[in-house]
Amino acid sequence: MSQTVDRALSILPLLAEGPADLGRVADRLGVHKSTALRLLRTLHEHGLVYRQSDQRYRLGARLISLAQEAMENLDIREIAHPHLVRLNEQCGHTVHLAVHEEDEVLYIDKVESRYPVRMYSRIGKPVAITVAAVAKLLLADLPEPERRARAEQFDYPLYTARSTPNAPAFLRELEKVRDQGWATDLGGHEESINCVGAPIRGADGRVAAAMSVSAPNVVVTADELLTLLPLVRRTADAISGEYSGRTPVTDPAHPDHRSARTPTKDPV
Amino acid sequence: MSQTVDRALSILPLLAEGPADLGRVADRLGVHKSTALRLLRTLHEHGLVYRQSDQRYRLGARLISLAQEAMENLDIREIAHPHLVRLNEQCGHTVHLAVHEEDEVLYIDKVESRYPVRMYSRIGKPVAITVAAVAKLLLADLPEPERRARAEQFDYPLYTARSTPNAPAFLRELEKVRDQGWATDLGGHEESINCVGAPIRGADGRVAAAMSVSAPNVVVTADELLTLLPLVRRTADAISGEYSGRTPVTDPAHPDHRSARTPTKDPV
DNA sequence: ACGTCTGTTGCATCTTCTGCAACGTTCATT
DNA sequence: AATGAACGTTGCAGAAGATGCAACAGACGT
Repeated sequence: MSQTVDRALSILPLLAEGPADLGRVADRLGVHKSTALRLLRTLHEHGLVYRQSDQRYRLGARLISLAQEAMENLDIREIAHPHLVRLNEQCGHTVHLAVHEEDEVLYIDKVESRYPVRMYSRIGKPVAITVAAVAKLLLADLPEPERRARAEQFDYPLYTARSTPNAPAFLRELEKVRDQGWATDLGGHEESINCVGAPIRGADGRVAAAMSVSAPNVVVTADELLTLLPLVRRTADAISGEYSGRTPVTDPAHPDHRSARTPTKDPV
Repeated sequence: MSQTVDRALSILPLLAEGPADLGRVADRLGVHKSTALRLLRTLHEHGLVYRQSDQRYRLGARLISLAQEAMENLDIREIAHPHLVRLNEQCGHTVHLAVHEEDEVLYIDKVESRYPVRMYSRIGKPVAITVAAVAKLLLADLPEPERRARAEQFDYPLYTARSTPNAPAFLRELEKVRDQGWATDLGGHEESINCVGAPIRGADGRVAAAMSVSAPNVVVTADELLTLLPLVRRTADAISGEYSGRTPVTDPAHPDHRSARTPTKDPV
């Protein structure tokens, strides 16, 4: 809507690919160098972009701290965290929490597996939207026309032989997930990794987040993982209850559950 | 430098305080509602801002994934991580890695304590710049005039009785840190928490990052923590060596050490 | 010492952003 | 049920600010 801002913001994903110099940025934006310079300077003043010693630009630290604050504003995260930890204590596997926003699904919390062999993942990373259990859960809740629209604009990369191959298959899978109230990813992303997930619902009954337990084949088989399903669902339901119930949030700052984790003020 | 972009970017820290509606944003920016609307729309298109169901705006998920990518581009982080883990295995305490950028010092990696009593901190959170051991290490390396300039524009919040009280004291402390090549924070931020840190240097000999070990009083006394100093310094030096040495980075994508942690492609 | 490459500045032009005022909705009030 | 307020949204004319150009400066390698 605003050309200047639009151009400036386009620089960010560009730099996310790696550091770039002025000329490169100008080229990619399709503008004159002097224009790119001014945009970069503005981004720099706000700390979103950093100029490293070789003069090239890369994403700045302010971006990281902003993202940090963004996550701390997510109520679901605060509420869910202790439940995720407890679940991890019970089963020992990696536990993820994810939300859906625009056309991304991303992990917003994670409790590491206590087994030596762990899967790789990172908070903030967008998930493989066509195969991940949490993605299926979140998309399955969308109204039918939107679900269809989304499904059709996705790519369907074949990570493994068991990846969802195309839109019709994906829509069928969503239908199934919607009916049964839980989802799996059995080697659809990484051959050797399986997940079981369940939805977390808000007060309006819509799916607000999704959680999953993941474990590599070498630790437990898919069948063994599936025996955890009741536990996962109970946990998800517990979070749903707390999230949709009278959330004890005194709005602007949430001193209650925040102080629960950090006894004094603004923690290190 | 560019007014429009400047205004748009000012919205981000504003929303970091918590969700806000259009009127509020316009007020805080000092512009007309329609102007604010256009800016927000542009931010929205880029996913940096999200519109929640009550129509209020908050920071968007794209911000989180961008920050993620920003961190993954930091070579020091990749290199340091295994060393941090090893140090944690040896001493059991919380290990932090921090860098300095513009006027912030922030944690970019962390390995959790293996003791039940843990300190609270989070990757991406700016540190208390006047007291944290890592902050002292990073600032101590700046050229004298800049150090002085920075020191004078800081606030000196008295977190505890042992917090650095003012600029002269801080400058003296930096001098000391610079000479001895390591730093501490003994209850300067949280009464009961102590830290010991050491600098990580790049090929040019300048301090590129800093690491520290933190532990609460109830686990080990300050004196006991100080006995870890040689270990911490050895670790920092090992990282320095690897970082300043011939870093095996085939630039654009870093397939080498990335693939070391994730056997196949783009992990979950 | 020369040439090339990259970043930087000042300026005139014109695109694009801004604020206004009017409209459409939604929600609370009477 | 009707009225009013508050908020978000749109089109438009004027004005302010962004753009590209061309010329300069500085670094680097030859």
